Amino acid sequence: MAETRILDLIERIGALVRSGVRREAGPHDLHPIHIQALDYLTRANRFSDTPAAVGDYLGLTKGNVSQRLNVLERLRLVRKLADSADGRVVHLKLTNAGIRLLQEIHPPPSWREAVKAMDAQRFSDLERQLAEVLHALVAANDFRTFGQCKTCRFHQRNNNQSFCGLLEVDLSDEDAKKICREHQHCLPA
Amino acid sequence: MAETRILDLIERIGALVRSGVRREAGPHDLHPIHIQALDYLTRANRFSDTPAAVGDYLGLTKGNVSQRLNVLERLRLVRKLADSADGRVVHLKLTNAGIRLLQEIHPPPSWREAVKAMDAQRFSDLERQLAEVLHALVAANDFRTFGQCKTCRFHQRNNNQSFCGLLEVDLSDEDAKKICREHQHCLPA
DNA sequence: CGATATAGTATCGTGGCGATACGATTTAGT
DNA sequence: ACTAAATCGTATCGCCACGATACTATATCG
Repeated sequence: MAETRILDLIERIGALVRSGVRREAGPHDLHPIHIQALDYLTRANRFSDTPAAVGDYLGLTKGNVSQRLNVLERLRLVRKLADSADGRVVHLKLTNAGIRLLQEIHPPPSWREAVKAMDAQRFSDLERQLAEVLHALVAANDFRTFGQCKTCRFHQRNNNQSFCGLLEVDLSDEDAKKICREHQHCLPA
Repeated sequence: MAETRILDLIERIGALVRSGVRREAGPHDLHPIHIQALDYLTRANRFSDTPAAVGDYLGLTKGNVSQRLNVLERLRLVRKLADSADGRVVHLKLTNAGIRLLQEIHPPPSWREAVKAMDAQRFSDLERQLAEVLHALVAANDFRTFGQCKTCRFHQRNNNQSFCGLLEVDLSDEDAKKICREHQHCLPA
């Protein structure tokens, strides 16, 4: 019983945030999904800034994601860059306009203030517990974790240089702080 | 920064649950919103089982809610009952089919198991904190709280009888445990 | 009784979303 | 090397959620 109550709370908060985003979306009437995609892209590392990764993260089909990205590209909020090594993949970068827009409207300003007024002490607890819930759900559904590189089982660090043992490439400190679609937790359970 | 991370976690979990509902929706392809409406109605007391209350709870316009309910009624998952006192209002009751459907698919079975496997000890903490977040957002946006009667500032209890001081009516124990659209927290801040 | 507010419905246009089919590139398998 | 299969992305289609607007009916207040 308690577990469904938690999922319900999460669903309801999510729904209200979404409707808030819709109301405060501003001039271009972007839907919540577009905002979430933009937000994800600011936090995805260079292996994870692709349409497929966006779809995995948000639980959308690739066809749908492709359409959403078309919208964002048409509005000049993201740019598509071809991958130099693999001709199939496309990298997505926010334009300055995209970054600015995201800062203005996500999350809806009034909500940001409301949450900010709460007891800051508890945030880390709450964040950790939510992450735990997410992880449990992800594990049960073969979804991807999308954690930071530095918490990944493939992450190595040699003389101040981060290294991904899965893809076998060096990582900038900046990349290691972003989230990765290949992320796997340390303990394989 | 931390506050946006929490909202993001909530949004993401919500999105994944929603896409899970969509995938496991079964024969009738009900959208997540329908399931949420059904779930809400099982928990709403007799003042809160109306189209308007559903809209408030889920952050939808009344026109939209009206359409969703038409779908649910056509599928014989809810029944509409006229209010005896106020000719404008309609009460919504789940049919047996509706109750059965909800038990089967909400939340998606695989998710239920995943969450159940987690540390049960922490659930109450998490639930309370999420409720706190929700309350903060609600307070900042003039939304409704939708809490249980027994936690409401209008709730009174005289010789084992619950009483609503706002609507000035007696409440069955059952009603007092359900959630109410008129709910207000005890401390007016 | 009229004026205003509230509950709900009907109708319309937009566009998110999944499903399907497809093209292009890469990788595996012999 | 050549083919087969897998992967990434796009294009097109149909469904229907969703908000906006306009409308009806009942309630409440003066």
